[in-house]
Amino acid sequence: MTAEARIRQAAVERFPVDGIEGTTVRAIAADAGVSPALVLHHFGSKQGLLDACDHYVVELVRTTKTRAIADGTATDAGFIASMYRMAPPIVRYLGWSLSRGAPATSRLFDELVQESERLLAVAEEQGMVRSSPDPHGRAVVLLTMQLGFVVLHEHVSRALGMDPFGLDGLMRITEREMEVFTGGLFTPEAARVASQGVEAASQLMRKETADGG
Amino acid sequence: MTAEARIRQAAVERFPVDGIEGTTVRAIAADAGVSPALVLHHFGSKQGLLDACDHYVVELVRTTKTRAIADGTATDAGFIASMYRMAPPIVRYLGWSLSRGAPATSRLFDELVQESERLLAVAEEQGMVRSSPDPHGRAVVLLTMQLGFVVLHEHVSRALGMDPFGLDGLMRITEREMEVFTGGLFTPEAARVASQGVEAASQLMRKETADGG
DNA sequence: TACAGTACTGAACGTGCGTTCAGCCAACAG
DNA sequence: CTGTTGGCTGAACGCACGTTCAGTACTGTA
Repeated sequence: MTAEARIRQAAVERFPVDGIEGTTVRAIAADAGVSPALVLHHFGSKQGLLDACDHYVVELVRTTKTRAIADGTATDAGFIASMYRMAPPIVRYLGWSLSRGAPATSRLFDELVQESERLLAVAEEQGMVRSSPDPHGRAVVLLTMQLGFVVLHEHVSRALGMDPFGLDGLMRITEREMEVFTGGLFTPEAARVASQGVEAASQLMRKETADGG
Repeated sequence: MTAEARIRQAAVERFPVDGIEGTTVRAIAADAGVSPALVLHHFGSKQGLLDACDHYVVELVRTTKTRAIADGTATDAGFIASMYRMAPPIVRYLGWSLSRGAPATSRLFDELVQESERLLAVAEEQGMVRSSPDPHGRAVVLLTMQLGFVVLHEHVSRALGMDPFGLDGLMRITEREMEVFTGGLFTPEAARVASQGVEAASQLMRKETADGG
């Protein structure tokens, strides 16, 4: 493993834990077993290193996802989990990067929305997925729900008492997802009540807005 | 508004944007219109200020949620949205705090899981929500999905081209949620195929694990 | 041999940080 | 009036940061 790769790996592991300013060039250099000066020799500046990490992780996710789709093994949760099993720091970095809205990661998010929408459309044609009056909105909502687990996996882990990317945790989460996504969470009766509730809330908000609140 | 409150407000707005180390005591003091020394006079240290912000925001969310439940207006998305309308920086701070796993916020997460589970149980008794073989797991999954929007709202906003906490954005998201939570996303046929897929994937992973991967 | 290029280091520079501290000023008690 | 308290400040301290730069060691080329 080259010194450059070691530096990048150390940075990918440190940035999500200590934050940008909290991560020092000296600490990364120490982790990689090189001098601080070499970090700047290879990446120009600390900002350059951060950009390199963003692009490295995004590219890795992109190619892994593309390959998974080609293989036909890209069934959502399983994809992230396989990434996690390959390299936990990458998934941690992805969640961190997503939550700070880094440009490269934001672009990735938008691509994943497109891809989800496309895959949902294909599945719809095959009769696997129901049709929606707002396919784009549905894709955004589903992707956000999915990536929520990436960002919040630490909390899920604690609340479930098991690793959400491990075998048992993944099974459990997927089963619950299938449960609410197939049978549905709400009974048909609740759906009527809930839509009335949404309508009432919306009118309340509209009124507040009109009042200048 | 007291100087202490102005300082805390400035900190709540700055921390999620610039990060912990990226936010300087001097910048907060400037925002609040006071001297850097006063910040430390009131909060002891920068860490003390951060802790105070965590507790302030968590307490605010807690009491707002409790009040909303008492009022019976606590229907999920609407609650977060009303918080956002009250104070966008609080919601932004909450998402940031959640993503960094701050102790106070982690405790809040666990409380919200308990509360969700309880509310779901009540709704189940009323025939509004279907029963689940794993109520706790379901509560965790649903809460994570919900809070995913808090953490990732910037991306949702960009992908949807509208403010997810605004009136129209909220309606659109809620409708899509209702859609997948009521009718279900998958057709019954897909559910069979998917559960087979999960089983196959799990066996693949089990094999990998056995192989020492 | 000499030369060029690349990976890499140690020491140093200047900056901006969190924090300290002596003291100022207004409010209030005796 | 004097004394005390508490909100508040300006100046300063020491430290750790990102970055620079001259220089070393090694490798390949002629």
